[in-house]
Amino acid sequence: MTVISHQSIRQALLGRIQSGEWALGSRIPGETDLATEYGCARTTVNRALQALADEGLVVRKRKGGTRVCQTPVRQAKFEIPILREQVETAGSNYSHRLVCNKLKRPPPPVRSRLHIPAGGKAAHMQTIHYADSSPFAYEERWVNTQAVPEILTTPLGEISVNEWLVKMVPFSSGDVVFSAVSADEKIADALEIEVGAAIFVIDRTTWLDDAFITTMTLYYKEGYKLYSQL
Amino acid sequence: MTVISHQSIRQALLGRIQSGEWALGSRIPGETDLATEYGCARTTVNRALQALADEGLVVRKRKGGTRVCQTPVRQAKFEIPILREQVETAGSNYSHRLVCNKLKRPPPPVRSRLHIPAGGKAAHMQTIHYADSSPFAYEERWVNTQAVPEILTTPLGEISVNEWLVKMVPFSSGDVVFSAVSADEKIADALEIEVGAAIFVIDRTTWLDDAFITTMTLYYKEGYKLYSQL
DNA sequence: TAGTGGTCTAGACCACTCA
DNA sequence: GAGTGGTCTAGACCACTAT
Repeated sequence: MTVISHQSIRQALLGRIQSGEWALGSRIPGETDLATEYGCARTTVNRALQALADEGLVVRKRKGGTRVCQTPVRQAKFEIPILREQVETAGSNYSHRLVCNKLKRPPPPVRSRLHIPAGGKAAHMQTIHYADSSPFAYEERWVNTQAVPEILTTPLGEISVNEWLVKMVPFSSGDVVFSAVSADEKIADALEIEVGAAIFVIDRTTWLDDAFITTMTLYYKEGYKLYSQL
Repeated sequence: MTVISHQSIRQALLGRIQSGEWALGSRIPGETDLATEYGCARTTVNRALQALADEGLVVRKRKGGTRVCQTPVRQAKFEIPILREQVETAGSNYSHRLVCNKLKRPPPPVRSRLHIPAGGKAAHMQTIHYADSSPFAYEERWVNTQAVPEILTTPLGEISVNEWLVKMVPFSSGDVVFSAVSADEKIADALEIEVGAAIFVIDRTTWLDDAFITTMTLYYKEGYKLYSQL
C-alpha cells in the first residue's frame, strides 16, 4: 500500500509540473479531482498545493483554479550571519573591540532611517570584530536611545552591541541591503588592509513594531563570501 | 463574536512571545490546552504553531513540546533578480550583447562544479547587459552541453542566455554566492568603468535533479545594491 | 451566479522522544 | 511507557472572482 501524505502528493504534483505534463501557465485539475485521483481527502491535496504555492511554483485563485506559475519566482533564503558564530564555526576565536561609543547627532540619512527628530541624538558605536587576532569585520552602528534607553547603562566591553541587541530585542523585523564598496582610509585602517580593496557590505536596519531600534553597516574583510541556496 | 482563525491565533501566540510572557527557550502550553483556551479545534492551533515554527520562532518536538526559540533564526528572503525586469522596473530599456559564445574546455573549478569529465568541453558565454545604452552588468557563464544540448542550436542573439535557461529549465535548484571584487581589466572594459572599482558579484550554479546545468558569475556595475527583508 | 480555493471541526491513529 | 506533535479524514460552510 502506498503511503498517501501531503508530502508525497506534493512530490507527485511537482513531478507533473517539472515533466511538462502541466505546461507553464496552464490550469491544473481542481482539488476535488486530484483528491479522487490520488484517493485521499481534499484537505490533503489542499496542503500539498498550498506548499507549492508557498514555494512560488503555482498560483491559486478562487474560482480561477490553480495554475503553474509563468515565471517561477526564485527565492533564496539565507540566515543573517551572527558574527561570533561565523568566526567560531570557522574554528577561530572570536573577540571584538569597541573603538568608539558616543552620544551624538547622527547624519541626516541615519536620522531619517531611525526616525529621530531634528536635533536629536543617538548612540554611535564602532566595533572591530576579530577572528583570532586579525580583523574580520568592521561595524558602524547607530542606536536609537529613545527606543532602547538601556543601551546607555550596559557595559559594552563585555558583550558586543551585536549580541546585546539580539538578546534584548529578540523579535524585531528589519531590512537588509548588500553592496560592495572600495575601502576608504577608515575602513582600511580598521580591517588592516589596503585602501581601495573591494569590501562586501551589509547594511541593516532593525525595528520592533513601530520603534526604530538601530541601523548598522558591516564591512567584511576582503574576500568574504555570503552563501545561500535557491 | 471574535473571529477564530489560524492567523488570529498565530498573531495571539506571537504577541505572547514578543511580550515576554513566554520567555526565550521556555516551553509553551500544548496544542490541546491552547485549543481549549482559544475555543477552537486542535488542528487550528496546530496550523498556527506550524507557521511560527516555519518562521523559526518556535521549535517543536514530539513529546518535548513547543519551545520559544533561543536564538530566533533570522532568515532573509530575496528574489533572485531577473536582469530584464530589474532594468525595466527602473524605467530603462533593457538590451544585451553576446560578446563570446564558444565551446571549450572549462577551467578546473568550473569543470568540477558542473561535473564535466576531464578533457570535456562546455559552452562559454560572455554577455553584457545594458540599461538604456550603458552597461549594467557583465555575465560570464558556462553551460553543461551534455545536460542541455539544445543550447548549441539556439539563436542566442535574440533571447539572452539568461532568459533562455529560465524558460527551458524552469524548475531547477541551485546555490548562490555573494561577494565583492575589484574590477580587473576585463570587467572594467565590459562595464565601461575604471579598473579597481568595487564590484558586487553574484555567483550562481544551477542544476536540475542530478544534472548540473550552468554556472554563472554576474558582475554588477559599481554602486549596485541588493535589497532584502527580514 | 456558480465554481473554486480557504478554512474550521471533531475524531482518530501514528511516530517520535523524553523520562 | 506515556505524552506530545504530525497528519489524515469526511463533512461543512464561507469568500472570492471569473464568466
